[in-house]
Amino acid sequence: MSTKKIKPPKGTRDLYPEDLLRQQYITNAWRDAAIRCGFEEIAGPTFETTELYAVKSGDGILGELFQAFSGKSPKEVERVKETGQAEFALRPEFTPTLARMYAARAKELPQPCKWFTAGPYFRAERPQRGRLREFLQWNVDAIGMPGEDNSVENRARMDVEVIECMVRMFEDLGVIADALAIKLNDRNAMANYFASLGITPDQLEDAFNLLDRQSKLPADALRTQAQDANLPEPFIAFLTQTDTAASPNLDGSDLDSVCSVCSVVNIDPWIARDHTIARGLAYYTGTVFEAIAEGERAVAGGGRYDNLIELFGGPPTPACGFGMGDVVLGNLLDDKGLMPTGSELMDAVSRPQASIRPVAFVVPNGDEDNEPLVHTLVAKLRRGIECEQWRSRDDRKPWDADRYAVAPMHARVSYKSTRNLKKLRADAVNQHARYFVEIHADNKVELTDLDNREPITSDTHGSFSIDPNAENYVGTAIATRD
RNA sequence: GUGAAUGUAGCUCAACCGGUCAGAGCACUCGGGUGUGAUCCGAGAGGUUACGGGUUCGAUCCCCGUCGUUCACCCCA
Repeated sequence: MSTKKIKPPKGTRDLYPEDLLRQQYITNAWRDAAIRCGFEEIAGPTFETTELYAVKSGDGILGELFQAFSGKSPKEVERVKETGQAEFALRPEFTPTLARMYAARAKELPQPCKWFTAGPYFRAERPQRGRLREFLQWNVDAIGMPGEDNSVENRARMDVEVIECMVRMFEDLGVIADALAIKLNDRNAMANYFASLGITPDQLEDAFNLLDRQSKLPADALRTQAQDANLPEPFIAFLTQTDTAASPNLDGSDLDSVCSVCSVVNIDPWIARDHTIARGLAYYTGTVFEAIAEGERAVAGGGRYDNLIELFGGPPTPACGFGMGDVVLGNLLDDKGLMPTGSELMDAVSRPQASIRPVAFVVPNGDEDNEPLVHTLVAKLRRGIECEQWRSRDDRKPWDADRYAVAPMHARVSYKSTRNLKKLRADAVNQHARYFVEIHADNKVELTDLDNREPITSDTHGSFSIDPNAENYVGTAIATRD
């Protein structure tokens, strides 16, 4: 009998107890943030028919599939030998599965449909820093629009829903806005700008590809590639300029709306417009974004893909989402000293996760002026309030048990356009929320326990406040009831 | 798929120009000491220097090949 050592396949990881805890620390943060932000977890198969990836994927993806077949029938084996194509492939990404799953039930699903998933993916690439052949990825997507209304406001709102979820996750892990930027761009706006530089619609894909590589390639290489693709001189001049001040003016695009919604949920310090963000994929249609930390490849990337669901046989449905891998995020946490070890790691992983059941359901009382306050408050509830004592400590760590005065919680809003409080309350009950939070004038908040349908009052003030610094802050009231 | 670097004990690394160079620290085992599981002392175990060829009187060191790892390119779903 041979005693030859069998090694793990290239680009895979053997996770011993502490390694697995480190990975769970990350996946717990993913789940926690997504749940708090009102996304529901789904899962799909880890292998799919190869056909699924042929629908939309570029040439790049097909060459990097791990293929699979049963080998049961000689005919099948023969076909694989002949065509080099097996019937199945280990999934290299989630989006086709998501589109397939959504399309299959599109008619019965809510609008918008907010889903997340975390699991293993496989790509037959040469491993390098931040990139393995098997890795975990977190996908967060918002499919469809409130009231099926694809307006600029709703697009911005849903874009920010997914971006906010990412930020809440970073915050929880102790990543700060100084260390990581979420760079935003808008493909439509860029396409318009490119048109003004003489780019024709059929040159757009080449133009975006070169834009994507702008920061990686020297100017002369960009020039030759652009010339090879027969792109117009004004575009080449734009591409090869070193003066970033001469960036295109994208004011008036959807980005304005996206940025203003970001301010409402207090994630604007993380956001930076960057007209060089393109994303390689052809299917992005509007907003695109990447989370960039210095010294790492993109930590996350995503954007709006408004005609992909249709491509997979569903009704035309706008959608937006992002993916984040565990490898680069792990590198980032290690580099920044944000990964606990030993007992601290064990404690952190042992902590209970966010309530799957919505805890707070926040609505305006019918006054239009209060509506932005809804989103600001929901963001605060999802973010949690760190206690002063922890903040003032020099050796504070994000996983400290005493970090939060008010722990981050699962908070939702209604996507119904009605201002009828009865209907909003019905929506809250329908979503199985625990507490109903009505925002009234002067930052006052009324709170109802939906389990026993009884109003809750503050002993000291009667009503509650949306102000986290107030002693009758509604978040404190909810957090201390359990 | 392309290019580069690298491979010495379980881990992190030494070994000047090819000539007592196969070593140290940590970890491990045994023992001593000690008023906690910390610190200290002694001993031990552990390597076909990734593998296979070649050059040489002699190779961890030079050359070729294979394999592995890492980094970058391609690509980024």
